Amino acid sequence: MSSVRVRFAPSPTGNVHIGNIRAAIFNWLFARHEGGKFLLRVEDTDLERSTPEAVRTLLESMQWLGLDYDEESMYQTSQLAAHRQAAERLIAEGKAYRSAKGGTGEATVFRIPWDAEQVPGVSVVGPAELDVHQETPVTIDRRGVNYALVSAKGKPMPQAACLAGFRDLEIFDAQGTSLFRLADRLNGICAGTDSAVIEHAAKLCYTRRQIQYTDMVKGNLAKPLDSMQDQVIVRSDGAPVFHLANVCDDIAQGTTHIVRGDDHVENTYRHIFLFHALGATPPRYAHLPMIVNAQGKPYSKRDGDAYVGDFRSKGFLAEALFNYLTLLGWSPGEDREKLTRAELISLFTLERCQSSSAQMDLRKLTNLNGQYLAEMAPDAFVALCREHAAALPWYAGADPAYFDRVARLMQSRTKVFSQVSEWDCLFVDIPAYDEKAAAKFLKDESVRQTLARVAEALKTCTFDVAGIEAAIHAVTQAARIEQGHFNQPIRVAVTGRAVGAGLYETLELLGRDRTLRRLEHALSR
RNA sequence: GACCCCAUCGUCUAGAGGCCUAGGACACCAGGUUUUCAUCCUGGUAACACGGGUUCGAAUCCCGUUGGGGUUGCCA
Repeated sequence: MSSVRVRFAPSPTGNVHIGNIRAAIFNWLFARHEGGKFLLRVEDTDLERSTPEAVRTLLESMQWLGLDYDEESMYQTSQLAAHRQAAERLIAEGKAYRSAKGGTGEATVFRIPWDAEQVPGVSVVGPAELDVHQETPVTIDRRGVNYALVSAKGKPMPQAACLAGFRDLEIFDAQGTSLFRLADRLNGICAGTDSAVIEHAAKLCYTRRQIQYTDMVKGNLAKPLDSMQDQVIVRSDGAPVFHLANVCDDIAQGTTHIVRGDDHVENTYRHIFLFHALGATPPRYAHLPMIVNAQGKPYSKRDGDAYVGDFRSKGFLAEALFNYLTLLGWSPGEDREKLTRAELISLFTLERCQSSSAQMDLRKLTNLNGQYLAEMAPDAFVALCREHAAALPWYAGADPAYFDRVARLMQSRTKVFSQVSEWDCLFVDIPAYDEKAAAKFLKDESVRQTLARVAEALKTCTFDVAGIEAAIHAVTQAARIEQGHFNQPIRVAVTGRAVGAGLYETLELLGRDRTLRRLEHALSR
C-alpha cells in the first residue's frame, strides 16, 4: 500500500479550465499508478464566484472524465478558523509580523526566517557584493532591505528583498568606509523596534544564501534569498491569502506530492519555508508545463475554447479528451498514442513529463476522437448521437428508427458529434445545397439530362441497394459514362453535398419518394 | 529592470555523447484500394533557435546570444 497522497485543488468558478483539468488528470494518474490516494479540495474562498452551481459544474466535469476521488472532499471555507489560528501561531512564535504597507490596516506577513539554514535545502552560496545607486538611500527594517541598483544609463532601479537575504550585511560608501553593520542592530530590527536609513551607500556586502529543492519534473531548482520577499499571509481585512490556506490545507490533508502548473514554481520556495514554520515537512513537488493556445500564448479568459464543458458539448468523448490531454506534456516513450486508461495508469510517471509548454491541436484531438468513435459499440454511438442531436431543429420530427439507421451508416465517418448537425441533409424535405458542389457537378446540361434519366429509372426499380445500383448503372452505361463516375452528381443532387456516406445506402435510406422529389428539385434549380 | 524556467518538423513528441544521413503521430501533398463519399494502404515535403567551447565524436554536456514564459508583499 502506497503512502502517496495527491490532491486536485481547483477554485470553482463555473468553468473548469483545460489546464486545470490536465493537472487533475496527471494527479489522478500518478495516484492510481502509485496505488495512492487522489483527494479533492475545493478552494471556494472566493464567495462571489464559488456558487453551488459552480461547484456542481466542477464535480460534473470530473465525473465525466472519470476522475474519481478518494475520501471526503475538503471545502476550503471550512478551514478558515484553522488558517487564522496558524497565522496567530506564527505571530506568537515570531515567525510573522503585522505590517501596514500599502493596504488599509495591518496585514500579517510571513518572514523568510533569518536562521534560514535550519530549513533543509537552504545553503550558503558565498559572499556577494552589490553596487547601489548612491543618491538613493538604503532603508532597512524588519520588512527587508530597500535599495536601488544602477541602470546602464545611471538611473536608479529600486529593489526590495527580505532581511534573510542579507546575512552578514555590511554597507560601505564610495571610499570604502563602513556605514552600517546589520549584526550590530539585528535584534532590534527583527523585533521591529529599530530601523535604519543609510545615505550615500555605494556597496552592499553580504553572504548570499539560496533555497534549493528537487522538482520531480524540472529537476534541481534554486532561488537566492536576496531575490525573495516576505509574504503576506493574511490580508488587512482578515482574509487568509492563498499561500497560507494552501499550505495549511496540504498539511491537514497529508499531501505527499504536489503536482500543479508551472506558474507555481516561484511560490514553491516560499511555501517550503511556510511548511517548516508550521512544523511540517514539505511535500515533493512536480511542476507541469503550461498548455498554451493556438497562438502559443497562455490561455486567457478570451480564449473561449479552453473549458472542459466546451469540449463535451462540441462532441468529444471523455476518453478521447482524457487520452489526448495525457499526451500534452507527457509521453509513454514509445510510438503509441492511443492508450487505454489502464495502460496510461501503468505507464504514467512524473519523470516522463515534459518541462516546456505544449500547444493544443484541435485537429489531432479530432482525429483521436474519430478513432474512439469508430470503435464504439453501435448502440452506444447511436445513443450519444441522439444526445447531440436533441437540440437540432430537425430532430424533434425525426423518426427514431430512421435516425438509428442514419447514425449507424454515418458512424465510420464521424469524428466529432458536432458533425451530427450535418445530417440535416438526410432529415429535412429538401436539403440546402452547397453551391460550390452544385456548380461543379450539376451545371452541365448533359449531366442534367442524365440525372433526369436516373430519376426515371429510380421510379420503377427495386428500391434497395442492389436495385438502385443496377438502375443507375444501366442509365450511365447507356450514356457511356464510366462506372461510378456519375455518383457525385447524383449525391449532390440528392443530398446537397459532395461528401457523405455510400451513395446507394444513402438513397435506400432516404426512400424512393424523397429521392425523386430531391432529384426533381435539383433539376429545377 | 531583477530573479527563475524553457527551446527537436506547422503542432504534439522520441531522443539521457556514437544505434540519428534525427524516429512516430496529427495536419499537408502525391499515388493506390473502394463502381461513388468517408475509411484504409503506400510514399513524400518538413525540425535539432543562433554562436562559441568540451570531446576522437554533441540534438544530447558547458558558456554566451536571441526568442518565449513565469514571478516580482495584501489574485489563485
